[in-house]
Amino acid sequence: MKDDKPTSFDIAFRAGVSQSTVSRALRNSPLVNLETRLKVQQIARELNYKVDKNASSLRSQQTKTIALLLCEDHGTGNSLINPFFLSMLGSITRATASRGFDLLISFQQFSEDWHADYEDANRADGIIFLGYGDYETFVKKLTYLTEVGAHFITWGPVLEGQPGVSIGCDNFNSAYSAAQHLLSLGRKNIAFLGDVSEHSPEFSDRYRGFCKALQEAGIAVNPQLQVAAETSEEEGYKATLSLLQRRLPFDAIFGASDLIAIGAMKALEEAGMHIPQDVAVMGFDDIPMASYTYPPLSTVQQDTLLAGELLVENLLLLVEGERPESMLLPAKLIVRGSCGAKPVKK
Amino acid sequence: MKDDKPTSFDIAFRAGVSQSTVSRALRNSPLVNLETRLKVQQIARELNYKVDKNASSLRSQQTKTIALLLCEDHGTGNSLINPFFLSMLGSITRATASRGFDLLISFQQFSEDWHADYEDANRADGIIFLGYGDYETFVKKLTYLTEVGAHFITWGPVLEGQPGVSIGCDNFNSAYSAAQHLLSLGRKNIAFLGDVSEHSPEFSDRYRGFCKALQEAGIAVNPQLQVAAETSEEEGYKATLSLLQRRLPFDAIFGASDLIAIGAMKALEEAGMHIPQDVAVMGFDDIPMASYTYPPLSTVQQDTLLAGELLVENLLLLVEGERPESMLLPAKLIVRGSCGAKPVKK
DNA sequence: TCCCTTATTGCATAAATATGCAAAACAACA
DNA sequence: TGTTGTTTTGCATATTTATGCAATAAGGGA
Repeated sequence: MKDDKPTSFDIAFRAGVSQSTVSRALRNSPLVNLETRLKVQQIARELNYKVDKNASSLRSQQTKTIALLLCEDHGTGNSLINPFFLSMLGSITRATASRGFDLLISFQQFSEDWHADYEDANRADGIIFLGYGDYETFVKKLTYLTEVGAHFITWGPVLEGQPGVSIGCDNFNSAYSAAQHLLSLGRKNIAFLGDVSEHSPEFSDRYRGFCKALQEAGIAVNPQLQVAAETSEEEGYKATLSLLQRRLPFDAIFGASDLIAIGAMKALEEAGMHIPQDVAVMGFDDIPMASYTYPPLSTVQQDTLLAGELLVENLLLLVEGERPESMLLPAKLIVRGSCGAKPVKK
Repeated sequence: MKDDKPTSFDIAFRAGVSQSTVSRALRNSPLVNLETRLKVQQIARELNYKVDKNASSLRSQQTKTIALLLCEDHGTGNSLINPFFLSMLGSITRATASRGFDLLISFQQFSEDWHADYEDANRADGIIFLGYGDYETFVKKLTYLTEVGAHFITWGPVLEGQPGVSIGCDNFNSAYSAAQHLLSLGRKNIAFLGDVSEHSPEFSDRYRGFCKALQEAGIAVNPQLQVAAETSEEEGYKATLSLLQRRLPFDAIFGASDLIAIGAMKALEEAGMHIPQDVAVMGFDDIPMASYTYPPLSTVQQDTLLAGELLVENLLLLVEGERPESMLLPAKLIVRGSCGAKPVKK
């Protein structure tokens, strides 16, 4: 139990200087004599003084806080969160902290006006968007945000004409390589699981990369081998069941995300099919779980560490009034057991 | 691009009332006439006015913000975060938002004085701790926090004499039931993977429950069948390898967490052992992944939704000066394929 | 000694809100 | 009409910090 919190005036009094000097000394301003500076800092430490965040933000009109909005894809309901976003969350947290910023987090998709909620309310200097519900409505919101001069950056699709600055994975080329890999292993009838409508531009990009690889290999793309799925194990599972019902021959499955691929593996195994002997499986994301499936999932690894770092860095540039470019990050093919490239004991 | 943000004075001017009235009207105070209240709220909406969070917090001396500190268990290094904590994070976010509170999140274990960092700095009204590095040093910190009158609540072990209010899972009884289940399926030589030292009181509780079940079944506990492991797939994997090297017969593995169990499954499968025919596997937590392993993992389900809700609710009680009790939450045995209770196709 | 420059400090204020207290408005009642 | 009580409003101020500007001190050159 302590007395009232000390204020900068208390420090000033003990140090025999003015409050202004204390304020400056604590921010290590060269305007104040080094000796006094150290003295003030010393006293502040002794009294366990901390600058009041609200007063500071109010006066300086910057919050030193970033808001992270996780817009979960609608389907996912109450409980689970895309683990890929979560590893991103980890790196974003670190990147924010290392710059002395706080991170405010919210999963809401409810709000009508994020700008008002966060920037106008002086809660955050900028916003990071992770994920989006429906792409079209998302773009509308981004347009509005741009109009009102909000500071934000998005992770996800990087499309021509999309408002604001975005960072995303090079989905097209990464999927292209991954598909090429499957083809190089002799797979001919490769199914693709994932929504490829305009609502999911990232999955669409992956699908286009996939198609390009097939075409280059002289294989016609069979639309019957593409099944829509949002990114969850359950959707991957269901999509695979639906694929099986079509009774078309297939020797590989390319999941638009690891979650989908993992759901697919479950369905395949329940159907008595062997992975990778009967069906090779490829995922996308490289979530931590991917290396612990059986067989371990071959996939495309996104560099979440770099991504988080870049998101934060560029958002702060935006806040400072600069205009960073959108960018695509390369991804890396990770070959494990599920695609059949390596021998699997069984 | 908008002009300057409107303040409560702007609203007051347009509504022809004083700033005080605006402040009260927006908080829906019965002190102001219903008619004026609606009028003011209407104008505020039209001007897209939002109460300045900093000014508000500064004046009222409460931030309407909760800090969530994720103290990752030391080993885990840079990348991954315990998915169990993450589903907790989800429910905490929801619980906080539904009460009109913001959630500040941090993974740091660095800070020396959380109280100062969050409460003294007026960043948050209270703190939720998720996880802890080393239990002993954790307790020391909690003791200090109690002394300085911080408002906090912890998720994790609920032990006699532990400072502050805690909410946790009834590890002892849950593990007891789970072990009983394995025994009821005829398993006799059950290995336990998990650190059972005083550094991990939760795992220790689970181990004690496990031991009790064995003893009641007339089976002597073989310490050779217990292998230390922190909660990660990798540690579970390694622990299993180490167990295999001991060349002791065992027909079941009880992982102190799902991650450990999943790592164990990988090791078992690589060793050519069949689950559950040769070895039954039981986990603890019921992370989303658990139902997508092959075979699906039998485990103990913690009610993260309820837990998050309770953590937030009780923390807010604390903030309001009440003294809620620590509590243990019951958990539920989830029987899937890995323990051999259900037939598994193969 | 006086003036000018540079380094250091303090004064005064603004940032936007919430709230105790007093005042006004209004109705009711004698 | 005066008194009392209730409802509604406004005044004044406190919350804590950061910073423009003025003031002071110190140092150096003429």
